Amino acid sequence: MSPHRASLRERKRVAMLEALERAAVELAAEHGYDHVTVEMISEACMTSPRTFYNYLGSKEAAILGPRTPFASPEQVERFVHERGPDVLVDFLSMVIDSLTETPVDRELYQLRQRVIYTTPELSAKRLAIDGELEARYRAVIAERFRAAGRLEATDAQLDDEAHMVIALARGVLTYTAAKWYEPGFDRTVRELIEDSIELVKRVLGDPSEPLD
Amino acid sequence: MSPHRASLRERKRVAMLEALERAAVELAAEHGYDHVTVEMISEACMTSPRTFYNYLGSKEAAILGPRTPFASPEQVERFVHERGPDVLVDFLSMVIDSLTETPVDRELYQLRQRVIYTTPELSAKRLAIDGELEARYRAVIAERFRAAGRLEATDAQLDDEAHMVIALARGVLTYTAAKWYEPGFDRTVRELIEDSIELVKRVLGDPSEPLD
DNA sequence: GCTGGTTCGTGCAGGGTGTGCAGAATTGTA
DNA sequence: TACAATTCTGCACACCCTGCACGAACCAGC
Repeated sequence: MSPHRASLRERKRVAMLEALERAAVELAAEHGYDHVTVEMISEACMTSPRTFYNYLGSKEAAILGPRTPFASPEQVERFVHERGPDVLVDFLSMVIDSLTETPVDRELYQLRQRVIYTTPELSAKRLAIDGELEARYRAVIAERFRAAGRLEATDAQLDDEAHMVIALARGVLTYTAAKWYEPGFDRTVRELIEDSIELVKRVLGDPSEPLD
Repeated sequence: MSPHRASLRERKRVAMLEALERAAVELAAEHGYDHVTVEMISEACMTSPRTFYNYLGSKEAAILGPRTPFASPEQVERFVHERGPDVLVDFLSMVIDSLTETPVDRELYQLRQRVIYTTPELSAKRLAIDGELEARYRAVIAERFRAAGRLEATDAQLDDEAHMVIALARGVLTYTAAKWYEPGFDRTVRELIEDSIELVKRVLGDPSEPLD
């Protein structure tokens, strides 16, 4: 990125940040979130609690790690003006792209997941974060409808429809994420997505079980 | 419920609980959630902070109010063994029934909603609660599939399908709730639900825009 | 290298939430 | 009324988090 090698300051900063996050996650995995204090974490990294707060802001943040990224403005732009045959597929493509952009430390990630999953308070927080992202994406989808010249519908209707797309995408993504982290995973994300879209259609549109 | 009129203790208890919740919500609506302390709330009800905690357990709980109820065992039982043509419709009926069983103080409810909506921390918490309910309902739906003798599918597949139903229901319910609280609401819940199911089908299954 | 300026880590004081405990106050009952 | 059971309350405490100010570490220019 930068022509010069990162300064000592910068390198120390990154190292400390990583150390604190890792210590937080590992301690929580071992003793349970509630039984880990900020003092313990900072002590493990040979620094002061005050510094911990300067870096992470809260105990929660240390465990949850960096916020899941929103699609970049370029990705959003492309999605909005795209004219694929299926909104859901295009939307999922965008989200998956933005999610797989930055590589993750798989081991730490999985440890995080375990801690989060076994701590109601943290599961709660993550659900909330997802919810926020959904709200933002919802606006993006409605924007795409508008860009496509859907003039027969009111803004409210388009927003409702966007909401449905989000709800569907949510199902697909949860399904996909679950599969992705299963032990013997050996397929591409896109295959998984196609599968789960099929699943949605089956749930909803199975012609052998018509509505009413 | 009980043959005798509630005792003085019981009546005072209920009165205090309501007073504390109302005070919490009203103070938060006026000054903002962060600027209201437990001390303020308890003082407004002429009691001690310690008592507040005995009643509510946390400041959050006071604002959020009673947890949204899960369907009763009987309702769940009925749903599981029902053989309606459409799982989604049956499921939504059950949820709506359980939700509309206990009448709510509409005014306080709306004030709550406003406070929650304008406080990220509280929105987060509510999303989380919804998420928990969804997880439990998901198991119920999978149970129904099993009871219906869906032997061609594995447990995992049924669970995935249940997940999709939840995702869809989520969309429908959000849509419905939004409409329900719009000013000039003059239709039945069931009409709304039918509308939004139509919407889902349109989003997903519009034959004029086939997949691929 | 030395030095001055800047950034960053740290201790301290303090406000807020939430909990265990034990005694005081209130209610139910004989 | 007097006794028993329940509930309220004050107190001490642990923990989370923040503002502030001082001192240490780092960087840049000489």
